[in-house]
Amino acid sequence: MITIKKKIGVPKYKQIINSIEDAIVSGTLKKGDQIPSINTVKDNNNLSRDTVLTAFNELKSRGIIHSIVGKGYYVSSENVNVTQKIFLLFDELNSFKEDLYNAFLEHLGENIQVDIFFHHFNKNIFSKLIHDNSGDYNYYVIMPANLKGTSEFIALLLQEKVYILDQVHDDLLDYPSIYQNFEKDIFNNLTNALHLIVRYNKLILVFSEAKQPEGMLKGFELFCASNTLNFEVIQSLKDRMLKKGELYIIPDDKSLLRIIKKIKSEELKLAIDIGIISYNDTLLKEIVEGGITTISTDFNLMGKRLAEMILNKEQLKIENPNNLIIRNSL
Amino acid sequence: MITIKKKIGVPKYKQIINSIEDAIVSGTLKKGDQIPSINTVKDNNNLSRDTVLTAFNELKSRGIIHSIVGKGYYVSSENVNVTQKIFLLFDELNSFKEDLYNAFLEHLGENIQVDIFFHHFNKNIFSKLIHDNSGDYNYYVIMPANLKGTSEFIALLLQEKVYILDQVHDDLLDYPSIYQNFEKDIFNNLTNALHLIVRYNKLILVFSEAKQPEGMLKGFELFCASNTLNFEVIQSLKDRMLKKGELYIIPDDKSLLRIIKKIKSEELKLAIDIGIISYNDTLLKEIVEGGITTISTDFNLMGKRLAEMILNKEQLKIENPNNLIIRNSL
DNA sequence: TCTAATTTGTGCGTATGTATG
DNA sequence: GCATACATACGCACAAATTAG
Repeated sequence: MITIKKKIGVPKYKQIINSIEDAIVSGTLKKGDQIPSINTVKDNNNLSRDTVLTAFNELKSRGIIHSIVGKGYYVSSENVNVTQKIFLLFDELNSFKEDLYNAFLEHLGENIQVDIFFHHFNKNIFSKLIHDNSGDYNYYVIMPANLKGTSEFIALLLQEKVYILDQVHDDLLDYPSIYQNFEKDIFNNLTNALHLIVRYNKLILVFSEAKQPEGMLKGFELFCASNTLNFEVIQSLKDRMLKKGELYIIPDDKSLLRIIKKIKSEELKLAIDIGIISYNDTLLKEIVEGGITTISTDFNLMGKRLAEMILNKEQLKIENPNNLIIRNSL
Repeated sequence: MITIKKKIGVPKYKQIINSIEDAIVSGTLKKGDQIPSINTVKDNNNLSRDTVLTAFNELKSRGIIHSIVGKGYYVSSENVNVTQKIFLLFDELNSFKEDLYNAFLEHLGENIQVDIFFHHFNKNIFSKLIHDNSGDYNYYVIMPANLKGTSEFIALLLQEKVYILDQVHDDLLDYPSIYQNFEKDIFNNLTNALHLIVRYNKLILVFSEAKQPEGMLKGFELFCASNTLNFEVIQSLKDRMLKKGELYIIPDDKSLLRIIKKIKSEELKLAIDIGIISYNDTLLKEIVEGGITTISTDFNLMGKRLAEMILNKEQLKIENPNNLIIRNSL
């Protein structure tokens, strides 16, 4: 029941405390149960008697166990109140994370601490963060984004503590996850809007290989091919000349701002001369220019389900729903 | 393992650091390994205890080793490249932080790791985060927001490592800071827009005591009093009936969305029937409803100056500029 | 009742990190 | 760089209470 690892840098007495807390949380120990005696623990783990005593004393002062002289130690409360810690590794800080993070926190409830880190699409940083924080958290929620080959780092963590978020690459299929099916989502939602899309001559996807997922590109190309539509993929809107009849699909908000300013300065008409579909819905898109049509996953739901999955210790693979919201930009 | 050469021109404590870094790079030391104690190193190399301590402290603040009182020092990271670590404590995650954080990172340059934490306006969480991370970072950047009485916790940290961001309460005046002068800013910028404001009958500030700074309220009331303007302070726009001739000053974006939807559903005209000034500028406000007038500090500049102040080891108190951007909502 | 074994409780010593002058 | 006081971690020895035989 009690396992002590040497050379781990965690004090032995704390390892004893953690072992007993875990046993209580998992139900192995229940209220009234006698726990192994100081000498038993000492002998089984080659510890000093005092080390075990220190641990038991702390548990006693916290009201979790009590002692009877000459008899032994007994569990007096199952209310361990261990503050769980969750390691949350995002790609970068942007406004889409706001809803996701807040929904996650809200549904986790009290006594759970969530620490956020960002890998900035940098594999070295990713590796370092996993490495440095390995073993320090109860759960690891990881958004690899389009960083590939991360499984070798994630393998350092205990399998049952890891959850993958948003993009799941082929080498991460063994982990529970809540993911977007980018290829399917963009294909289906563009198909849902086909009646509006056919009014345009050409579809342009503004796609940054560094930050946007591959599936988005694939789904887009598949949709255009299936419907024999004229299309183009560009990296940036800088120096782009807008032409009447073009429909832009725009995953990032800086490009969205840029194209709307261009449309205005060139006195084009939104949804007549130029169409816009924006990826990832945010608050203000509902009212920008009378409403921007968006294709977006439900980040609130994603955060909520993630919290539920962790609280219920479920190991599922959940596809997060994606919706087309038709507004006036199309 | 640790070798010290005299008369080499390299400070002894740096030689210790280099020796340990080399041992980690070569694989002699791995994560979790215990390194020789201060006394051992001191005795084996005829050094002062302080010299060894200086070296170990630097390694600790760089996150390479950590210490356990009464036990010893342990290797916590094998990544020797990160030269500095910064602890960044925000109030909550929202989109204003995006610019600030990204500008901060960009101007810090490589090899500096920034870890973000959030206190969510909760003093217990604030205290715990400071406590848990005390001594582990080279610099601590703290945004107390409107949490008061935080100085007792911040005092745990080394004075010269602390920077205060955004709101500086009376008990934090000793620390270097980059702050907003909310009272002055809102007063001055409303005064700058006075010629547009006088067209309205009444000014309404949507003010949440929990999240918005006091100075904002004071400055607003002072402005209204100075100009003998009719005004009101409300907590939320829920159940609010809009009346023609009202000017709303709105610090949060959910309320902004709500009022614009109300204006539309009641067929009022923005900037004619109802005016809006929004606090904190974000990308999309430039194009929402033809442009929302904003009063906002320059978060990019705030991040940039913060990075410069830390890199140059300056201990200044800088008031971050605040601008009125007049657009079509006023 | 006595004895031995087991168990909790207490005191003291050593090693280590921390803080201060 | 040195000296000192202090907190924490760990270990050993012994006392006191309980239990089994």
